[in-house]
Amino acid sequence: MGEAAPTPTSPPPGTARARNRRGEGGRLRDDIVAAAVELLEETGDESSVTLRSIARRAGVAAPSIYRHFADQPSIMLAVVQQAFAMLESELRSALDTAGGGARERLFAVCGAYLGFADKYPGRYRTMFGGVWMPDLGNGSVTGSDVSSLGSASLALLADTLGDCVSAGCATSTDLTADAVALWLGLHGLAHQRSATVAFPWPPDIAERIITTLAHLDDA
Amino acid sequence: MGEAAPTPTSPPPGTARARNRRGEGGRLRDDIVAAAVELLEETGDESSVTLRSIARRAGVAAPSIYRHFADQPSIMLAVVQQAFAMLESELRSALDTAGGGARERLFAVCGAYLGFADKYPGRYRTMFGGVWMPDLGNGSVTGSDVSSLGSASLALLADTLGDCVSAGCATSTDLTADAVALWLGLHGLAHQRSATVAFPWPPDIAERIITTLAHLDDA
DNA sequence: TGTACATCAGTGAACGCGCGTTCACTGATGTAC
DNA sequence: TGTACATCAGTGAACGCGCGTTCACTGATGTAC
Repeated sequence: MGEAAPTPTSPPPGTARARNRRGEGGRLRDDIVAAAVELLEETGDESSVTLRSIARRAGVAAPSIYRHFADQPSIMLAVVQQAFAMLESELRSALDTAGGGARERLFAVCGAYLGFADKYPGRYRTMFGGVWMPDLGNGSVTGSDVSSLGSASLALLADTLGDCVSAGCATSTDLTADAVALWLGLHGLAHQRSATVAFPWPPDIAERIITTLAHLDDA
Repeated sequence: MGEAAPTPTSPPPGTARARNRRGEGGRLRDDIVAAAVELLEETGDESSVTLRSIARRAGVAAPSIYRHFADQPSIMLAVVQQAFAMLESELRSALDTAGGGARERLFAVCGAYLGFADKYPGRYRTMFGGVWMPDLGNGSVTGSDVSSLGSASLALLADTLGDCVSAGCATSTDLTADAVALWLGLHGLAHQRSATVAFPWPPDIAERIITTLAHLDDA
């Protein structure tokens, strides 16, 4: 009495995990990635997403991770791949729900891009921070895993910009280069917003960047 | 013979340091910052710039650092402050050596900005990566150390853009907002170049971004 | 239907390492008398 | 000019910690006969 009886077998921070059934071991893989994402977004700091902290969050012993990932960088690669897939999906669904005007569709895609970075700043910085790339060549993460990561989203942006040009509401002499320039402007804003605590952003900064870099006609 | 005689007292990686004289202990402070910068640029990875690795590189015992810095984040703050001062100085000297035309001067400043990020990618990413900011409030690094860090360089860019408007070679309805937009475009390109290994950049991407975001007249 | 066995998912203990930080110290250098 | 002393710059050993990784293992689950 007086002291609470300790329960030494229950994992203190995370929830206890029910063991998966025979053919379903792969579920832990998804839980590991989800745990890594949680830690990344909560702390905002990549260096606190360690193999052991992931295991704790997933409610699992640290060695269990090795059944599913070769090492810690492989987990981060999975996080980044998933995040790029999410980004592409969000851009695509923004396009799908946008109105028919080319200009509106371009704003919808750009807005979805900026919204993604706002919602998931930890992942956004990790996707483009390059911090997880130096391990290339060392181990299990190869260059080909990485090289094509953002290209689908960039192509989607380029297509939408191309529709504006076709519709006559934007001008471009080099669609690829202008799409890259537009993306870089979005990226500059998205990245800086995801990295700094406070900055006196002009209220119309996003529209200003999009309108200018897309060479949109003044409406 | 056969085996080289070990020299156990000499520091293996860094050079042995001569001890400073009485009033000159402050020199070590500069050496510590320089060692941190070297490690940052060589590894490209902030997490390998540890207090102990800095001490090794500076040729000094780890506790010696505490004579000059309260903790490791304080060293990174000094690195970042020095880097922002360097950036401002490079922008300013680019302006000083540029020709008299407003347009040329704007391109000189923007080119110097991009050149800085190319020359010092590790520092550039650290300056804007925000990774060293979560420690705010914890310890010795305060918000006021940080908040005004890039403002001088941004003001310099805004002034140069303003000169273009005054000279009639650029248009702007809101100079502050347009300067921020131009900076964000530069930052997007600079950051992405400093972070990715290879990307198929359009060759004229820098000119394209600058010309567009500065609303320069076609020459 | 029962039973032996292989497989599968995950564990517990242990390792060596580098880290940040502390403590009492050393020994050279300048200063007061 | 000499000497005791305070100061200053930096050290060496040690601490506890969390990390990534290894190893042999456990015990539930499905399968073959």
